[in-house]
Amino acid sequence: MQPKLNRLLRALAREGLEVAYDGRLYSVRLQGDAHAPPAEVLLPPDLPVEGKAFQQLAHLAALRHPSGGQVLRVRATPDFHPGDSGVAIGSVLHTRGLVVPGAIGTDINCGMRLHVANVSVEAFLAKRTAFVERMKGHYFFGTRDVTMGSRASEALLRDGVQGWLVETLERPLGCAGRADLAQLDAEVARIHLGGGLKGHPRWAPESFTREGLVRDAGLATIGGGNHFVEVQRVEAVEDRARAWGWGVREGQLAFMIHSGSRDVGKHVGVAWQDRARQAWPVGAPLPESGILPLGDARLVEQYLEAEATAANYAFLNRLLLAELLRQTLRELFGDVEAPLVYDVPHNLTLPYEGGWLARKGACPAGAEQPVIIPGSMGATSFLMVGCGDARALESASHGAGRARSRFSLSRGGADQSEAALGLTGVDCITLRAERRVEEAPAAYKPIRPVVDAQVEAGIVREVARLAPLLTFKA
DNA sequence: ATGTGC
Repeated sequence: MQPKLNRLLRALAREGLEVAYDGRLYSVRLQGDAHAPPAEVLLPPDLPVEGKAFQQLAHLAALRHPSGGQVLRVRATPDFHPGDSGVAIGSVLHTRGLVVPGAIGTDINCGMRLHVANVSVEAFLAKRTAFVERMKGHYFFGTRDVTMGSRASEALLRDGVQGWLVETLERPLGCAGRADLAQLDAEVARIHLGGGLKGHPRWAPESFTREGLVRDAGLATIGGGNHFVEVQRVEAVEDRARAWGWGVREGQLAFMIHSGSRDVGKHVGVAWQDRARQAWPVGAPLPESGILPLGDARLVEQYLEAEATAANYAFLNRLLLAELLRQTLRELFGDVEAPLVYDVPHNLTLPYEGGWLARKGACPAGAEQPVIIPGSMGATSFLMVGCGDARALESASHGAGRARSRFSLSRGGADQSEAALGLTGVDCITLRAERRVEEAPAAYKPIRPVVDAQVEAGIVREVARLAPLLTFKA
């Protein structure tokens, strides 16, 4: 074991955590709480970890509901780090009889989407300036207001992108023409869960559905933080047969989208974290972690429907971002084909083994499923395939993990030179210079050890690597 | 994560 980690774990033991390890798999539990399952995390060698993240993990595992709901297992991904709501980013939570709104938070159905395109890298780079100008002209600065009719919006919120498409085929709108809609219809099969869960418009913000229009809610915008749109090059293919089957070839141009449910997820997440507080049984001691589960069956059902509503919105948000990018390529390069490889959520509660599995910043990694692990700005991204590892709760990391807070980099007196931030050679278009600093490569851990640890543990296998050419951040 | 914080 690494000396630094050893010191950290000793400190955690003094703070009331039982700590054990077996190879690279570490487990923690609150001392004296024999009923709680241990919380496990796989750690790559020589990467910084924060004690607070371990604390959050142990408290999550210790959670139970007075009505009998329980936590069955907690597992964290190798990129886990402390989260604001008391739940570490990278936590995977298996429960029965309870769900935890704070274990998803506000970034509901944050996820990844990958397309490849039959434009050569050379041709693309030759028109880079024109491409950037067109991109600035619409969604990524939020200047393009995407609206839709009441039937399409209601169908979207109830059923996801398939419902939206059915209504949209009757009344084409805004950014999509009829020919494009036929392709979108064919691509629904490449969206995890078919791009839809059972939701209901009643959970969307009131302003969102007013006058039967969906507007001013950030539809087809990237969002902040680690979210991005990136043009990439497939720099290496490791599993040729699988990559071929997925339409991915070495040297291809590709684009990747990391975005979520924007204001709709925030609305649902905030409302339900409050609701969980209100619904906590009178007289029952509050968990010291501040993490509050829902245990009443009816409330659980309602929360999941609200979460699904925001998730449906996120699926469409990523779809529209991709559609705008695909159209921009067509404007510049003619009849471009840019098929979807896969779209996968990494912030969602889903049914699992008779209970629920909440992934907070963790990518589903079921057997044979495409897994998309983005690198941070300037870093390689990975297309992998899941191995269905039950010990890891069929989950992989959703990135490299943040190493430094936004504040510590932007205003914490850090060296803001290009070299110190790791920005040398990075081509990034942002709305504000501040973003480049907050999300600079120096803000994140290296992705390679995080990926390697998961390959060695049998959680995922590598299919292809993608190198960034041009990154857009809000 | 969030038209935002430290």
